[in-house]
Parts: sequence; structure tokens; C-alpha cells
Amino acid sequence: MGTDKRRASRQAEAERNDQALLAAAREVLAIDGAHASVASIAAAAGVGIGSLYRRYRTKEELYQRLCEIALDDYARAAEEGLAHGDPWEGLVHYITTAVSFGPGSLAPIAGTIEITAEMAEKNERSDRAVEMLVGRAHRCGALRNDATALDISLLIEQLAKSPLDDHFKRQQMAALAQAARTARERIVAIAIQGLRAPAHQPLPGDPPGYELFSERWASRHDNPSP
Amino acid sequence: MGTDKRRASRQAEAERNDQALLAAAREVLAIDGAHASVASIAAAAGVGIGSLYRRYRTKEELYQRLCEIALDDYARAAEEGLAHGDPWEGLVHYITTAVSFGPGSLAPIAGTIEITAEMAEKNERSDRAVEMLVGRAHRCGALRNDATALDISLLIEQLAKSPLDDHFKRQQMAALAQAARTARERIVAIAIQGLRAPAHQPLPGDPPGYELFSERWASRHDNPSP
DNA sequence: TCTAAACGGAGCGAATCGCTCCGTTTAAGA
DNA sequence: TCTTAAACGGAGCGATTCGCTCCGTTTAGA
Repeated sequence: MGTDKRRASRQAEAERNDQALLAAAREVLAIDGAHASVASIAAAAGVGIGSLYRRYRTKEELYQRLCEIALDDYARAAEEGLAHGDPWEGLVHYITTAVSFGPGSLAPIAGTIEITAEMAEKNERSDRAVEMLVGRAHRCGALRNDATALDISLLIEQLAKSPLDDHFKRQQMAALAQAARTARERIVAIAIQGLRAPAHQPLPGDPPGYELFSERWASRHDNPSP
Repeated sequence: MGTDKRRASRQAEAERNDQALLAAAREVLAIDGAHASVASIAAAAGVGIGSLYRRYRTKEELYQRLCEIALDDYARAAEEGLAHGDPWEGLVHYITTAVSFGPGSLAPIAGTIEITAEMAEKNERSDRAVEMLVGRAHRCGALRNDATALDISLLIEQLAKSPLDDHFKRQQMAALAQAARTARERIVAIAIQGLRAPAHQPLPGDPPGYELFSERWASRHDNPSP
């Protein structure tokens, strides 16, 4: 079909550039956090700033797209976990996969962008899957019964960010960055072990409420310091 | 003695301001990370910028002082742990106390300042104490034997930073910040539970090496991107 | 050879940085 | 009461960095 030929070289380059941009943005955001600059994202993708702004009219638009992709990844990881026959193994798959995403593009920019409809929808899908995953693991007795789905979500967020890895990446020390990554895998294994039933002693305080998630995305553009 | 009178109001205010500066710097650094500004530190302390620079000739000098204090806190927490009769309880005391320090003033500025002699000394003292703590806990069989002292130090660093807490603090939402803190306490409890022997399965990969700590403080002022 | 789509990046105004410099306040001594 | 010097707060300097625009160049296809 002619379409394939029309989509050839030049348009194909545009497509490749878009993928490179999204991948680079994800990486840079994970390392530099909220202070990542558009210039550094374009540079990391090997693309001019102009090309970036031809695809996304603004920085926020790019960030929104990144969030949608990240939320989709989380939802998929949770659904893969549900596909596992063993409830515990399924939960472990979700946790390790989600952690391996790194801080993704979510936490660093929470509250700085407007939530799109697509983001809200993917988020609900993800929440539902995680809730089912945790419920299953509770019922089969593998997961300690005082750990809630929100506890696990917060645990994932806590483990996802690796300051050590980021630091060595920023300094271009690849070997040490790799070592930092395997060190974190050990820590994740420790945390997962801590989720197994039975627990030696109950978790302190009340279980976390959902406001911890929802309130943080209520984007308030008013700066705290006038 | 006349000294007390000479040290009265005006010099006393200077002393109070110094304490306020250190406390505020610690707080601001924990929230804003490496991008904290001198102006915001002075403002948080309720002090003029001029007063800050009368005490510390440069931003780096202030940061070095903060690091020395933080390292001292860690060392003290570890030594308190050693004072406990029960090895496991002593280790738990160290971990929870160290985590409660937050990211302190260490991780955010690692590699950005020169190490003073005092910093190196306090660091060694802290390391020795932690090594003994972990050795004791291993010998009495409470701590899983494939978890090393470095694993525990990295675990502490991983848990110390609370993005959620920081976010709500930045947005001046005190109630949610408090909720975020108790949520993190639950996560710390989970992780500690994961350190208990016996483990269901061994930790993956090789134990982390000490370069992960030492290399990161080798301050390289050359920017990676020329 | 010509055209139009995709490209890269210099550079704009605004914001922010670390830090200096100076006019003001205040407690102690004459 | 007046003088003095130590401690104060903060406006503002030059440098840097930001998001974004604008324009000259490259290149695939007719």
C-alpha cells in the first residue's frame, strides 16, 4: 500500500524522534526530578528543542503524555500480577515491576500539572487491579492482614526512587550506578519479606487514607511564598 | 561572673539566630533538596541574609557545618543502640531513629561540598558503631544473616526521604503531612520485619561494596555537560 | 529542480541564584 | 543622656538558567 511508502524516511524519523523524546524525558525526569529542563530532555533524546516543541505545544503537555504512559505501565503490571496463578507471586511481580519503573514520571511532577481525563481513567483501572491483587493475597494468607493496598502503593513509591542510582548516573559513573541498582534489589527483597504473614508485631498507627493520593494531584498554581 | 552579663541580650540573639539558621537549613534542605537557596533558608529562620553570611562565609561552609551535625546525630543514634541490652531492639532503635532524621543534610548535598576532617572522623565513628550493632544482631540470631551493615545503611537512606511528606509540607498542608509521616512509619515497620531471621529466601545479588558510599563524596566540580 | 515538511539551535525576556554592601537598630559604657 | 560599635535586615549586582520563539538549513519526493 502506498501509505507505507508515504510514511517512509522523513515521517519515520519524526516517529523515532517522538519515541526518543518520551524515553529521554522519562530518564531525565527520574534523575533530575521536578527541576528537569526542556533543553536537557531534548539533548538527551539527541533532538533539537524545536522538534520537541513541534510535537508538544508546552512542557506541561509533554508531562501529561508521560503521566498517561506511566499510569498505563502501572495498570499493566498489576494486571499481569492478576494473571499469575499464585496470589503471592502475582503481588510480588507487581511490586518488583512497579519499583523497577523507577520514580517514573509521576511522583516528581505530582501537583504541577493538570490531570487529563485519560490520566484519571488509567489511574482508576490501576487502582482496581491493585485492590484485587491485595485482596487475593490477603485471602490466601500469604500477605500480612494489617497491610492495606495503600500501604503497598506507598511502599512502592518509597522504593522506586533511588537517590544513589541517580547520583551516579548524573556523574556518568555507569559501573557504580549498576551496583546501586542491585543494592536496591536487595532492599526491595527485604521489604517484600516484611509483607509476608505472619507478622511478629502489628503495624503502628491507622492505615493510610486515600486523601494522601488524591489531594496531592489537586494542582494549586498559587505559589506558597508571595 | 561578668561573662554572663556581657553575653546578654545582643550576643544571645546572635546565638539564637545561629540555632534557628541550622534548624531551618536542615528543614529546607530536606524539602527542597540540592536546589535549596540561601535566601529561603534565611527566610525560614526568620533572619536576614546578611546575618547568615556574617556567620558562614559561604554556602558551602554552612553545608559543611550541617553535615558535621548530621553525622554526629547518626553516630549518637548508633551508640544509643549499642547501649540497649537486647541486640535486636538496639538495632531497631538505630534504624527508626536514623530514619526519623529524614534525609537530614547528607544525601541531598553529597558530592557537592568538600569533606572536612571533622566530617571524616565522625563518619568513621558512626561506621564502627553500626558495624558492631549489626554484628551483635547477627550473632544472637535475630537479624537475617545475609543482610550486611551496608544493606542496612542503604535501607535507612531509602526510607529516610519521604517525597509525600515533603510535598505536603511544601504546600503547607500540615494535616496531610502528618498523615504522610505515620504512613511512612508503617512502611519502616514492614521493612524492619523483613530483616528478621529466618528469611524465606536469600537476598539476590552480591552484597553492596563500600565504594557506594565513599565514591559518592569524591567531590567532582567538573560539570558533566560542557 | 523545486517544494514543503521536518530539522537544529541561537537567543529573548523573565526568573532565580550566591553574595556584597549599606543604612538601621540596639545594648553597653562614658 | 550621648556615643559607639556590634549585630541586624534586605535591596540589588552580575551571572546563570529557565520555557519558549523564531528562523535558517536539510532532505525526501514529485
